[in-house]
Parts: sequence; structure tokens; C-alpha cells
Amino acid sequence: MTTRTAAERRAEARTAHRARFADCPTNRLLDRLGDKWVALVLKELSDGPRRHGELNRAIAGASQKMLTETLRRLERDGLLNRTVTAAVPVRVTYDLTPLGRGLLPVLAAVTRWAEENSGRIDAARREYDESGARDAVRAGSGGTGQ
Amino acid sequence: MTTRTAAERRAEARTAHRARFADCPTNRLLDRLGDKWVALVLKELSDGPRRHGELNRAIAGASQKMLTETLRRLERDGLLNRTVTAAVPVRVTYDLTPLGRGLLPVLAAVTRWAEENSGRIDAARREYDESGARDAVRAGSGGTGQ
DNA sequence: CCGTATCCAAGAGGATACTG
DNA sequence: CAGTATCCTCTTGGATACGG
Repeated sequence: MTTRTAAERRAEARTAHRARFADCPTNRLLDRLGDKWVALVLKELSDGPRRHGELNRAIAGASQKMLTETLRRLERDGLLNRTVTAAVPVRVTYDLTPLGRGLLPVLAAVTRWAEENSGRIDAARREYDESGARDAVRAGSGGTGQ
Repeated sequence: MTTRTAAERRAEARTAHRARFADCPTNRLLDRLGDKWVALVLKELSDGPRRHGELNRAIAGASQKMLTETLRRLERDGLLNRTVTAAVPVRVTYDLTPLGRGLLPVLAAVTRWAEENSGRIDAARREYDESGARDAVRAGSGGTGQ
């Protein structure tokens, strides 16, 4: 019985596609960058090393938990270094690795586009929300429809 | 009674920071780009218009619900157009607007960096996971600690 | 063919309190 | 100062079934 239902075949395709998806470098990166506080942390560190407390104050919106988790993930990915200096009280500094620094231009490109076009996006949203998107219905000749 | 506790002042700072955060163009864009299927949709449409069914097959990992939601959001943001041709069955095509097309180079920059550096990230992760991150503890002289 | 509605599981993110 | 632990909420995303 090699006969699988259409539903089964679709389910298989899903699984296969998702496996590839999880490995895709672009999506992995966008996933990280999409983490709520990653961009802010990278930006803050772009000026030089920062202590934990400094980051905590600069990125006041993040809970301490989220800040720590974000820093841990970035450290694990090799984007920043965490340096513990044994003193009382202990001093912990974070700074970007060369790898992390290499990401800054990419982030800058995102930022530039975002700032140049956020007005257009807002305008599009207003139009969409008002006009109920009752647009562009072109009369078709009733083709095959595939 | 203008005396607020430290906790209250921190809570206020949080709220204020989050308001600014929500308006930040960069974070809004990263938020969209972080949506699980946005990058793939944009990539697929970069070659030209696509029908709903074509996207559904090309991006087999996404559920129909997510695909539709993704497309709606992108349409609302003015990044793509949705064109309905009245026929039986109905034909719906999506294609990038100039605004959406302008985003492609940014996405390309992300993709390029990701592909060039995903190996380094994987290496960093392996090292981090193995060596338990018992690194870089430099002996301090017991300074002020701020 | 295209889309919507419903239901549901998993995870992200946050508040708070406590430790070295 | 820096970090951990706990608990809780809300959002994301997926499965499934139905409607135009």
C-alpha cells in the first residue's frame, strides 16, 4: 500500500520543508534579529563595551530576565564576549566580537531603509484600514482557473 | 507627596521606553521580518507575481492560515498588491509594490551575511555548549565596582 | 481556488523575589 | 552588581473544517 492520501503527502511535504527552513541561514538570522531586544543590545554595544547595569539602564524597557537571556544567546552565537572581573561587587562587561561587529553594517542597512520608508508604510496602513481594501477587482474573462 | 519609590520610577521608565520602542522604525521592520514566513514570501515574489496556490506550494511549510495572514500584513504595509480576478474559480495574484521591491536589497544583505557567517555561528555554539562557558575570568584588583 | 473560523499547544516575554 | 528561579499572561503559529 504505497498509496498515500493527498493529506498524507501534504503533511510529508510540510515536514520536509520545515526541516530545510530551520537550517536556512537567513531565517536563523532573522529569527535572532527578530528577538525583541537584540537590535537594541547590538546598537548599544556598537559604541564599545558596556557593563550589565549600563545596558539595563540604557534598555530600560527590557526586563532583567530578557536582557540576560538575550545576552546569553548572543554570546552563544559568538556575537559578543562576556567578561567577568572578580571584584567586590563583581564586574561583568559585554562587548562585540569581530563577528558581531560584522553584523552592524547589515543592521545599519535595515535601519536606513526603515527610517526612510516608515512614513510610506504608515500611509499604506491608513489607506488600507480606511478603504477596506475594496480595490483592484479586474473583471476576468473566465479562463481555465488552472 | 511627589516622593515615588525607586520601583515606581523604574516602572515609569519601562513604560516610557516601551512606547518609544514600539514606534521605532527599525524595530517595527525587524518585527515584520521576524514573522516566520515573511522572508520566504518576499523572496518568492521577487521573481514576479505569484498566485496564492503557487505560493502555497512553494512555501509548503506554512499553513494556509499563516500564509494568508502573512500576505495580508504585507499588503496592509504597502509591500505587495493583491489582485483578484473575477473568474470561476477566482484567481488571486500577489506582486511586490515598488516599496516592497525596495526592501529586497536589504533582505539580500541579510542573506549574504547569514550565508557567509552561519558556519562561524555554528562553531561558536559548539564551543559554547561544550566548554560550558567557563572562560575569561580575569582577576580584578578589587576596584570600586562603581 | 481562495479564504475564513475555531480550537489548541507551545513559547516568548514579563513581574517579582531571592542568592552570591 | 549580576544573575537565577518561579509563576503567569498573551501572542504565535498550526490543525482542521467549513463557505463563497
